[in-house]
Amino acid sequence: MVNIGDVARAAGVARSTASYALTGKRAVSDEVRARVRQAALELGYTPNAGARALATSRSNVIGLLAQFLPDEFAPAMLQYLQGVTDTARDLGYDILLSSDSDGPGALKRITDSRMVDGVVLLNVAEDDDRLPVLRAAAQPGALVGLPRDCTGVDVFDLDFEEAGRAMVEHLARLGHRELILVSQPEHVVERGGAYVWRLQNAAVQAAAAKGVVLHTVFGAATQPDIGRDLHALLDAHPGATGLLLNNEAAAAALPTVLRSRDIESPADLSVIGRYSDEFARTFSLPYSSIESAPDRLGRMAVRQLVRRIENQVPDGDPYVVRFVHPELVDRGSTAAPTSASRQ
Amino acid sequence: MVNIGDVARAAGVARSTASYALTGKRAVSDEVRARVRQAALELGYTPNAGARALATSRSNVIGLLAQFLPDEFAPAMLQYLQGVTDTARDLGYDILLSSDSDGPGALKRITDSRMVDGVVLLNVAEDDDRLPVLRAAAQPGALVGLPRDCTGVDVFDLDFEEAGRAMVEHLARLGHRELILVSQPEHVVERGGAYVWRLQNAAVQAAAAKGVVLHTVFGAATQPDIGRDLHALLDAHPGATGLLLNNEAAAAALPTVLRSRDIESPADLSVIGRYSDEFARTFSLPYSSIESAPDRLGRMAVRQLVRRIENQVPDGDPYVVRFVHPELVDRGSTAAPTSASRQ
DNA sequence: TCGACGTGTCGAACCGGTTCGACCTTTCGA
DNA sequence: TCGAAAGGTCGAACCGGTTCGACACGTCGA
Repeated sequence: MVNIGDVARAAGVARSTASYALTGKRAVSDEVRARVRQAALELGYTPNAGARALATSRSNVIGLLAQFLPDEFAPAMLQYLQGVTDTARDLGYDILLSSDSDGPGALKRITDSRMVDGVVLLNVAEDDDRLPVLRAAAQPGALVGLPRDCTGVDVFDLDFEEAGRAMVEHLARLGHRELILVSQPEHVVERGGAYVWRLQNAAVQAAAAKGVVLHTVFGAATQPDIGRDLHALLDAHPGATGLLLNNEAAAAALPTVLRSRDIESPADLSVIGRYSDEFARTFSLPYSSIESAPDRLGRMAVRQLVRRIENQVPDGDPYVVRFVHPELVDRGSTAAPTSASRQ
Repeated sequence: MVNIGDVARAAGVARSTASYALTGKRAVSDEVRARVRQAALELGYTPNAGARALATSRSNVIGLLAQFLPDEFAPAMLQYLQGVTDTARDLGYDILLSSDSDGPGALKRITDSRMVDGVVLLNVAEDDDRLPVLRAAAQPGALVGLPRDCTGVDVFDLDFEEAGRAMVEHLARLGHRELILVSQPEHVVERGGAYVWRLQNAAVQAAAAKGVVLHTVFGAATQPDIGRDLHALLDAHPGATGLLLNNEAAAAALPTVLRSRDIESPADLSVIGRYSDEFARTFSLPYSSIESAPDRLGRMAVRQLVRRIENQVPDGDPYVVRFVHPELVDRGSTAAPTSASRQ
């Protein structure tokens, strides 16, 4: 394998000069630079990543800690991955992907061994056990998901409170007086998915403020079950004219459920979900929804992480906790309730 | 950061001895080994990955080259990723994930810089432009997907020929005489997805041999379109009593289409798909299917790759081209055609 | 009693980059 | 005309591991 010594020899200069010519970290005469570049090209020289990492203590790799949970919806996860990998590549970084079920262990391994310059954590739980490890690490970290304690890390998440409020207020404004909110299953909450509560609590508050009845319920995350749950719900609350979904499986199952009950949306029932536009297209979902923007969150996390790695943080540089504003994508599934609604 | 010199000093031995004590590559007295281990533990020593890679020319990292194509179904892709990452971790390797749209460029970069010990290529096309780069690389590679030329690499794929035959013969055996096969869209084929042809050709041949009429058609890969395609198909071939799906979007859309046409499966129409069981569960699909086993293919590729990296290939060690036998998962969506079928 | 051998340890070299200080020209201003 | 400054190049050291050959010591057989 050709190394920088070979290049230097071919160009008739010292190794250090070849290095300076290629990295541009010191001034080099135009003539020498041209000779070195030419030699590197002809010999097909590529710097050895390990050697460079050793010398510079920089690997140009970002660690990505994901968890492929069975009740995590695949399309959303893939969008996170795509946002992260694409952005990293644009900024000159590669991605080391870990889906190890032992999150803290994997994180400790890759940071202590200096394989990565920084880390992005996905699926961050309220009391995530990877956080202590991350804080003890030498590298910076960016999170997607809001933990209880945000010190020492940059945090990005959808504004679930605002999402909950927006959903309720949108339907209240149209004149709805009885709504149902279907959340993720309870075990997601127990695992630390506080965002379920954040959305639900805000929705409950907004409903109270507007004088709207809101039934809340946890739905299943898997397919045959959630369909049954939806049927049971619609049976239990015949007066409800609006349905709010913070549960991707429920959104995917709803068209079938509504058709079999002969319910039309929005004529008989107004529906608002919370999922990504990509998700809506994949499943051909006709419901208006709060955009959850997984790719955008991944992109933001990587951007900030790289800024921190390269010390471009504006002086003072407090750690950020940034919420993405929930955008309502109107797909025409909401309308004012009619007297004929849901008889 | 604590390095092996610190550990050696704390244990009162030479650096080389500390290295031997920790790696076990030479005999060391029990007493010294214990002292070194103790020191390493107390100091919280973790070897520097870059330094180790430089010294051993081994990174313990496997490159994973995926392409997140818009018409690639997310659940299947995620299953590949999971199979690959889990298996790699079990065998002591980390995963460097690239979803770069410039596949050959990314591959060249990570192999030439010696960031990886080997590479897994997903979505391999018939004339994949990453293959020349891979063959020129110093590291071994394993493919998921069958290219025209398999020299120099290990190849794993579903046996699509057998899958096509099995689908047709299964329905022929039940007495069906007119079938429809819905394949992936034509641009998937043009991109090099030869597996579409492999399945279709085998199906056509099997149909001819059994004296069965087989209509073949390319369907869309996105949701509103494929539904329309399916309706058009069923209109065009009122005599068909069996439907074969080599198109995941079609499988996802079919329940809605059948319900709206009041067609029952298998009473009015027998259906066989080709997708993973995981996929079937996610979408709650009630159709029997040929298991496409993405996680298993990912696992096989990594296993063989690691064997090659570690030179455990059985002597002789020809490169392998291994096809996974298609298993038919019976979900009860096929039956003998009745006289009432599809009037 | 001596030499051969095996075991355990050490020092030094090496992997392939980067970076620091020194040195040599050349240029420019005083 | 001289000295300082600027520009360009070089050699050597360093990053943190691994690995090779040498060597000291104890054991065993002849």
